[in-house]
Amino acid sequence: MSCDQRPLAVFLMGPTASGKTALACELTRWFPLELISVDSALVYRGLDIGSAKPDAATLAQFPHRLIDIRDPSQPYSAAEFRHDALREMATITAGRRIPLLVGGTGLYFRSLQGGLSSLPDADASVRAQLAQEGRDCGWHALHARLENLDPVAAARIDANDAQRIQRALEVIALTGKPLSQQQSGPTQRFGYRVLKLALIPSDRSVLHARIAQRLDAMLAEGILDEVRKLRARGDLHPDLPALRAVGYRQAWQHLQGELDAKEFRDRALFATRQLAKRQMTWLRSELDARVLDALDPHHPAQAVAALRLFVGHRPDPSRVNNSLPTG
RNA sequence: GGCCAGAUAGCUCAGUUGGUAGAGCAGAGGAUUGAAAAUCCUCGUGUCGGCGGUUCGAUUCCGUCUCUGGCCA
Repeated sequence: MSCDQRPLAVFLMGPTASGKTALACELTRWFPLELISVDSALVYRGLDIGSAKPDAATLAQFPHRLIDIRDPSQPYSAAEFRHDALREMATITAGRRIPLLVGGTGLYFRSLQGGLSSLPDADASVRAQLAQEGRDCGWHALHARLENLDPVAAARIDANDAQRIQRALEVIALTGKPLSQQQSGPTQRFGYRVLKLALIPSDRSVLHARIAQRLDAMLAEGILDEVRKLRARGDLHPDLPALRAVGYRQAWQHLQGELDAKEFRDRALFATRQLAKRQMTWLRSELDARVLDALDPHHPAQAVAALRLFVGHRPDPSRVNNSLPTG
């Protein structure tokens, strides 16, 4: 029993190829859940095969919100995700159902729950200007400038981290105030009581094998044709966030003639493993998450049990799926 | 069979005018506030192919053997 009156929400987090989608779909059979995707690549229309987006049949049966909401030419952001996710969560809650947020983008989960300071959105012209200066003068020079304007931020940001130097200078240009002064805002309590599930494979080598298997499946399904279509549009370029995604960046380079077929596969494989590793680094800092071993065949039953306790009532018997133990 | 070039970290290689070696990639750990599947930081002992020889000391020089390329028969 809890006196916490906040509505419920479930987070299902895990690295790529850990089986999040299958588990999320399974859980919807047992509980009054509605799915929200927490994935910075699935938001883009036309990035299907290479992003391991659930297929049309799966999405028809198990609708996911925040998938295919963006054209690849239009960058998405953590702040937009937070806004969109809160809106969807409110809608689901209003319908007396529980949002299940499933995905692998650690920053999106953290921004959603922890909130973001009120900072200006990205400004394309300011960024273009700073990028040009970075190329002309070198990023160390811009880092030195940041040291004058915002020593606190400069101390936190490595002199080689062009992306963060650019953002810090962008915020100063847009607001006239140091980034570090604006980041220390009071964080208000999240509006939902959250159950966090972290789906993590206990054996890294098995994850690596799954990643390789899935990459070969993507190649067979035509990831290159998918990227050819994107290239054929003519308005996309490889610096867009959508096309920097794992697999797409390497496919683009291959079609550009910069990588041969073997290098393309190798580099896509490496990039995917590195992504999984970074995703697990995020998860290790989620100290209040219930960890499930993706390699344990009982993990769905364990997830169901955890949900039961959290939701506080037994699942609707008419929805019981016989393939799972009821304990 | 002869000649030549190689053999050094999981992979591709650099290097040591003789004092037991270091890059890139891979891998591991970490950071992460409007690009986050992004961006960045940290981590390098390995019979320097085997066996002999010269030397105070050999991965380095010499001999020999094995293997891999290439060329000539």
